[in-house]
Amino acid sequence: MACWLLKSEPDVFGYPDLVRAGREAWNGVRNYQARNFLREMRGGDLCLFYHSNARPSGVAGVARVVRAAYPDDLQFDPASPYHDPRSDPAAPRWSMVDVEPVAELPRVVPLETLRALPEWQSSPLVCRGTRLSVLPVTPAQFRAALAAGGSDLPGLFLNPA
DNA sequence: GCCAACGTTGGC
DNA sequence: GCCAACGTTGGC
Repeated sequence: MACWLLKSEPDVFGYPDLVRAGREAWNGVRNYQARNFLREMRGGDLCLFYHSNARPSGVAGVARVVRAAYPDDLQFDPASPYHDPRSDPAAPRWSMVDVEPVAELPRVVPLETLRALPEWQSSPLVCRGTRLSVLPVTPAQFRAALAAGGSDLPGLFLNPA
């Protein structure tokens, strides 16, 4: 099982929205590197749900992938801001996955806190200028983030490093 | 294939 | 709201 981080602006779609929805298609990703990560996701993978453009920005909860990558329908919707007229329906350019909520963290883990964790030093998230909205995280990073957020999720989610 | 212009992301 | 960083576009 792999671990990931998904960014979303809480003003648009925050972790509480995912809880309310119960399940959501993670669509609208229009960056090739992020798309490639989406395509690597498998059912059961866990994701840190990161609030960007927030006060403070940080990890708000945990989500689980419940459906692996399939074509993002918005790319073929002319009314959508995510419409991509150059995408070929026979070979869709953009993908999405479905995710469901697992648990909200008792405390949001701000970016500043992540930066201070030894496990996160190597993550693209803490590098300035990184705009990736989907990125892999290591099990150690995942556990460290949960611990910083006061989560008591059973450790059986993840094998010790 | 280069590269300048432009748009977007996202922290602050 | 500012602006640095970066990806994409399109002229040549």
